[in-house]
Amino acid sequence: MVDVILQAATRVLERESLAGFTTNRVAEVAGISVGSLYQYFPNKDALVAELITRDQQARVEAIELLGAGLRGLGLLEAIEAMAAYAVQQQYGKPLLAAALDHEERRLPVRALVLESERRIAVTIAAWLEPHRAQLSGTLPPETVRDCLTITKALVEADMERGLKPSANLQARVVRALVGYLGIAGTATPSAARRRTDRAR
Amino acid sequence: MVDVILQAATRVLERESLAGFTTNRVAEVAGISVGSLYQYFPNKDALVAELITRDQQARVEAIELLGAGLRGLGLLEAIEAMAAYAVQQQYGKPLLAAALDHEERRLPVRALVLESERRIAVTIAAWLEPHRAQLSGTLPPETVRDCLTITKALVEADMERGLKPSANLQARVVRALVGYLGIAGTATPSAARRRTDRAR
DNA sequence: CAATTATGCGAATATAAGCTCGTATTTACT
DNA sequence: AGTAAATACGAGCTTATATTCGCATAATTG
Repeated sequence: MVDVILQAATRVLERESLAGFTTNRVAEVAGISVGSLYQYFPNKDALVAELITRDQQARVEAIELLGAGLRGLGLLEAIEAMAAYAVQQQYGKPLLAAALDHEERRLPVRALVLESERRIAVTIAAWLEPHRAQLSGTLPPETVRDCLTITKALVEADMERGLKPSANLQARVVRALVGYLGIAGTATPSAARRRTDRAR
Repeated sequence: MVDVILQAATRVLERESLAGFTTNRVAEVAGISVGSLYQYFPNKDALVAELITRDQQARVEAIELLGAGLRGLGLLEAIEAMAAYAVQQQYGKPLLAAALDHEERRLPVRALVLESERRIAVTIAAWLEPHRAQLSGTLPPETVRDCLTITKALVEADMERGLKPSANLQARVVRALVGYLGIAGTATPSAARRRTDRAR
């Protein structure tokens, strides 16, 4: 039952954002009554908090999985893979992502969100470590967090300009990350790939 | 009277964010009655829309002014100045900025906002033009917009971690911008400044 | 000064949304 | 089957907030 409610809540948020997100509507979409909803969640905020919790969990797991899959790749290929993942991820459910993002600031889930972010940062830092030699020598301690911030912001800004990602969005994200990380010897990612291709 | 109302609205948003932003509260803070408020604004949305309009105008003017002041400076100094401005600007009224940002998506002010962003982009592009030689040769057309997005995101993310900006926030913004723009020959901004200082 | 218009007022109204609670239905157990 | 406990229901209560409207006060005009 809890799952049915959460799925309905997710669907409502996806389709109508926070504006249409009412307990009655969620119950309706779930095919149950409001009373039943309140049997499983003490109030609306608790429902949203649970959505956030599960969303964070899923995100952490997805990134840890992605991190594992990246181990074999070179620095640049991996960054491109992460950029691609970020683009595809955010464009999937734009209203849902925006709504949860907003509610995270209002509800008492700060600790949970910070912990998720920490785990994601650790995962990425661990993956970045072996490539240290190729990075700028003077990276600030906030490096990973900044990279995540930049990626998210570029994708979100692009989303506001249309339903589908711009053709060059991924390339621009890569450019921003490569630039921030101070990766030497790669004027542009595409130039680097051309070089690689020729060498094969 | 309109000004009194708008000032009160601004103050309420600054202090209590959208949650406490009610027409009655605005009237109370303005020292007038709700009835008078509705004599000058057909509804709440119109009031918010007007706030957004004026905010955008002020921002455009501030940036155009800043752009003019930057003309003499070198590329790196100017970027540092803009980063400093962005930090100081956003930290000024965090709740207000966040609230307006949110409402811009809901209200019919898209055209206005896009026009403001366009003018800002033009201003910065014009200023960047003379330094073209020092930039990466393969900049995407969205370059300026991306730089603004990145700057805003880094500052906003930092704001969530405390009331005052991190000591190295400005440096990190500069790093991100310099990296994205592919500015050659500057390992880090501080290193560049040290070099400059010695040369004098 | 009177008359008319404009401006200001705030209690009252309309609406929407979260939530409750008495009743109905299903499930579990003997 | 009979009974009790658990679950589900949804009409209606409560509260919050945008908005109205009839009246009061001030400004303007002739």
